[in-house]
Amino acid sequence: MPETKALTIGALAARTGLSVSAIRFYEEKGLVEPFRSSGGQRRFLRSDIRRLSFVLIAQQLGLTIGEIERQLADLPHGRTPTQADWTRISKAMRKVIDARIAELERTRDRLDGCIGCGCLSLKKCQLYNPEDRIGLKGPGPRLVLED
Amino acid sequence: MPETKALTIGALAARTGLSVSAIRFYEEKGLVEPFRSSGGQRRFLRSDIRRLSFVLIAQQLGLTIGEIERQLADLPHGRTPTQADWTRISKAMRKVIDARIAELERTRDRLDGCIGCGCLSLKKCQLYNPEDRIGLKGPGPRLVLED
DNA sequence: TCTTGATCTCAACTTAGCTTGAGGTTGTAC
DNA sequence: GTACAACCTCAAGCTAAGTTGAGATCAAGA
Repeated sequence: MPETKALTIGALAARTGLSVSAIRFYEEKGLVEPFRSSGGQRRFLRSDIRRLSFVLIAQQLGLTIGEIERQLADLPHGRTPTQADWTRISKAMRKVIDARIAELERTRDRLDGCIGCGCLSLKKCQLYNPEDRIGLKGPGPRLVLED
Repeated sequence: MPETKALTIGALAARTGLSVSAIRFYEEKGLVEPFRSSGGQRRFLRSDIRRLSFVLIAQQLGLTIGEIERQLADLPHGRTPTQADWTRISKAMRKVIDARIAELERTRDRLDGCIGCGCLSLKKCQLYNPEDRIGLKGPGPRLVLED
């Protein structure tokens, strides 16, 4: 049964479109856990193709590696994820998307209120909301759009 | 007329909620162009409060400094931006938001097609679209959501 | 005048998400 | 049995958007 054979990192890269270095990086971050050949080279399961596909999809949604890792944490390495696994994750991602869309729509509505008024003054403009920026983690302004 | 007096960097920081270091950074990036006091300290125009307010708003929309700089490039330093200036920029920003929302809705629709099917295989899944990632600028996967 | 807070410059550090390079080993095809 | 691509580790570099710190100078009130 050739379809159960392990994949080299290069083969996995070819299958996913990721670079070899990115896959190694993801291993470091705990997204995949390859075993090793007798000579020390990485060997991946076929189910890792799916794991990494998920990583790519989740990145398109703007999830950070850490957030993706948390989603994948419950997915067992070594067994092909079940349909229920993906359903659970897909639903979680849908919530993320919905929230992000809602946030953008709110911004758009506020912007509409500003078009033509030229009010961009700190006192009056609803778009500029200093409270939004207070208590942001880390250095400097962060994209509110990112979660 | 006290309202025409120039602002120190600290005063501008207080008015905008930005840090002093961020304002210096923005100057370096060309977003503001303060003149200097006889002793070499920065002096800002009152219109710079608006410029920086705009920077904050645009950042909430996810624009990079470079993109913001391009928007502001046409706005003269030294004269208070007109209502027409802001209207033009506001409309441009609305397009950005609309595009971003549309992109997310597309992703959501594709995700809906996947919920329950557990199909995350490279061959079949509509969510995973390798072509989307080809030719992305810079190193590694980028958020498709960002522009 | 003196002192003190605000400012100055310049360099180094931060986080995320990787890439690139150096120098060395593995595995496989001929 | 040897060549050579693919793999290994580890360190350093990259971009964005700033922050932090050192050491020096400016400005303004008492």
